[in-house]
Amino acid sequence: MSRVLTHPHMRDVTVAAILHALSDPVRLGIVKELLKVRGGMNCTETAHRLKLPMPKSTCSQHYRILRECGLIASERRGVDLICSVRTSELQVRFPGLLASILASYRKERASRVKPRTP
Amino acid sequence: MSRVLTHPHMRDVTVAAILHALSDPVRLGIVKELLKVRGGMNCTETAHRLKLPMPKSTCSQHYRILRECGLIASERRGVDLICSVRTSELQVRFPGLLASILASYRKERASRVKPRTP
DNA sequence: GCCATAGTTCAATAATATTGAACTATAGAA
DNA sequence: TTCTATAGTTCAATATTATTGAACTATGGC
Repeated sequence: MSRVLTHPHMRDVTVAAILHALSDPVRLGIVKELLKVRGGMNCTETAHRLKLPMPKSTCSQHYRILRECGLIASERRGVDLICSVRTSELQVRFPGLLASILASYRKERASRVKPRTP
Repeated sequence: MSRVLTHPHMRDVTVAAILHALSDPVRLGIVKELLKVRGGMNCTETAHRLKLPMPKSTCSQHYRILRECGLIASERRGVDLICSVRTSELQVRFPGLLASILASYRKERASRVKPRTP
């Protein structure tokens, strides 16, 4: 029998857990990757795209943390678990938070990646 | 001889370190308390106001983390170390990030603290 | 000099995170 | 229905990170 995939209700989602989740580069990468596609993506696909240099157990734990903190939802489709960011729900619970964090990460990256001297 | 109190240059400040720092309730409390006063506050005063239930060594480590991630600056005035949030510098480096995080924490708190039934 | 206050450092311990191995879940083929 | 393959989870061992008491440094006043 299939266990039900549970996700926290948005009223139980905390800022601390979200910040903690997104302070890890791997989890940030996963969230950014999930946001790129419409309709979600399975874990293996995400891991493959990001070339995550870690075993699937670690990867699974990162997904668990993202799920438990309320950032992503996982839905089973056949053999796959399709994950997606709970964007609109998060926007209601904490308006602008995710966008602001992602914007700051983009700004940081832009300041880090300098054009090479020719 | 006095060691120089060093703080990271803003160009070296990372989003990950800031999120990690602010995902801890004690450090969040410190930052919020520091923002309440103009001109900064020393560590003991902050700890006293927050009634931090921890030894000063732990408190000192939290301040170190806040300093090293670029969130606060410490300046010696006599026997005290006066701490303050690097608000304007942070606003230049990551516009809106701190404000957005604090706003979300406020919203979370508002949703948690319900009026009692009479 | 001595004493008091403010904070840091360090090494031991406590708590979290990572991982390999064994497991469950689903689908399709034999 | 059993066998095989793919996708992911769980668990217990290990590695990393956080907390803390004790000893330390720093500054100012007596």
